[in-house]
Amino acid sequence: MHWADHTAQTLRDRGGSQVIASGITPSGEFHVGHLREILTAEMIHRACLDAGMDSRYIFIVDSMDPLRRIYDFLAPSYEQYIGHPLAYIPAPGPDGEPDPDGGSYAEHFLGPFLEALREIGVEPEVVMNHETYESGAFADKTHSAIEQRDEVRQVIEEVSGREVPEDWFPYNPLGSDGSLDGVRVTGYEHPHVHWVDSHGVEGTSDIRTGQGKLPWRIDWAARWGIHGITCEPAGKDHGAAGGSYDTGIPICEMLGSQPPHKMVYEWIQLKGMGPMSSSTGVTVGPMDALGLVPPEIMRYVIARGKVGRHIDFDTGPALFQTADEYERLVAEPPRGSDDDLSRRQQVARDTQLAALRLSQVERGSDPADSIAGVSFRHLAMLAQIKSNDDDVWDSLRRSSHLDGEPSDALTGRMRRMRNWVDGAHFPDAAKIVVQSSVGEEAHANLTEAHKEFLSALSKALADCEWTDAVIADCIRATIAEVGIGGRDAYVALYWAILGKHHGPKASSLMAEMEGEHLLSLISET
RNA sequence: GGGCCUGUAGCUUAGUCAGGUAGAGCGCCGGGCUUUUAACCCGGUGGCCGUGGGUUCGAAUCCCAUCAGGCCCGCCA
Repeated sequence: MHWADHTAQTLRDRGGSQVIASGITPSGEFHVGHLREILTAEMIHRACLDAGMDSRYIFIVDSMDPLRRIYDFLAPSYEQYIGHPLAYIPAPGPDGEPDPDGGSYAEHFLGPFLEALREIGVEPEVVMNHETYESGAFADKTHSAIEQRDEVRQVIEEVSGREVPEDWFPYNPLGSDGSLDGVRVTGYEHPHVHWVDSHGVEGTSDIRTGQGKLPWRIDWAARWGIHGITCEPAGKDHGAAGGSYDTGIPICEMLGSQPPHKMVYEWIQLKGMGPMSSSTGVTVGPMDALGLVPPEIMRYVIARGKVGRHIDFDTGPALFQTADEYERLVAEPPRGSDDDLSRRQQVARDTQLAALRLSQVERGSDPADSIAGVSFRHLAMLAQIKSNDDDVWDSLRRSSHLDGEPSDALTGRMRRMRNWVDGAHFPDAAKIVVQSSVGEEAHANLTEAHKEFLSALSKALADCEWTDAVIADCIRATIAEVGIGGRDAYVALYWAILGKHHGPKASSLMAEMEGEHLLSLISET
């Protein structure tokens, strides 16, 4: 059984309606790991829905988290905001300086993030954590945590093996300058926390407002109860023994709620093109990745793997493999009745079908629609030899891959394909490079029969209409005339034009070439 | 120091929880396709299941040890 379906079963046994959650800090750096976080949770949510269960998927934005440091894209002036919640500081402008008209820092990065998620079919209920604080929803849990301060401390020390400082307090107030750093709690009278900040200023925070927040390990445990979260997949940093998941579970119970089903996923990494991307300086953000990779393939990468298994997401040659695999699965979904299959085959069949189902951008849609009738490889070829999209659609109509106007799925695929083909990640081996002159290797591989054919072809092409179809006819006629094997004829052409023994449809390729150059190549032999 | 994940064919991997003769896809090789959408079809090659022990009638699977890679234990998924 697929992990998402299996988790849904486990949650069903827990009973009640499900709330699946993800949480991400909008510090600005949106990376592929976030995609795994989001998709793992969202697929479980879908699996619950598919199983006929009640389920919601919420995305908690850690907007109350403070700015930790000055990232590369931030101006030094952000120094003044370190320690301030991301919801309450200004977004950076294009120059990295705080932009007074740019809205909040958290919102600024959230917008494009949500847009990217929509592209891969994820539309969560968004919860801004700072609003939850402002609404007072954290107040009861906060009070409870403060009351049980020693017990909470004990859990953290025992489970994490870490020593908690003497002046530790399970609530972190905002100081007089709006920073969470360096504020020391001096007393508590429900619902007020008294403090003195790093400037020596004394003040009071009301736990029913956004005047402070819970430390991470408690915040997480508290929100599980507040939102009724039943499952929140977490990265292995949180899932490690003694990590925040392990402290969160008992703390959640101490605060009077049932903790969610623990689930820990391994990391995903973007493996750039061939050589080490660090040395070439080529890196890929997930936004870039989504600009290259069809959304259903992105989902498939997550859906086909196991949660506990490390994923190297390769935007180089392996992308062809992944796309091939996906397309094969769509074209020939595993079939067979239980009677005909071994137990193992049944499991493989069900897992693959589920992976395919969960890879669809739109839940419940036909996987065949995602491919839009054209293979990824074929599109890669067309994107290289046809510079104009309309010519691509024409070509597809002639080859009866397309009827009428291209679908959104197809134009989307084409847009991303062009990004890929034109970018640094596209594998050299897949590049169609027309030779400037016939190379040595090509010469060595051409037989007399080959040369005879090419010579005849160059004459035939000399005054032929320069379209795909006419060129194709011309090639066929020449093959018949010379009496060469069809395979051999094309091999000769590919050697002369590309310096390889195979290639994309020859006539399409030739029609895109300049006639004179083509003739010089094939007559050169 | 403590902990987690992974190691099966050239590559990607299924099978490990409930032990019973190692499955698949890709690649590769051969053949076919009256003749190229890097296609398609058929056949074939290929694995002391990281290593060493143990338990067992029987171990990829359970136990112990060990090696290798990745990672966490600083609020980076």
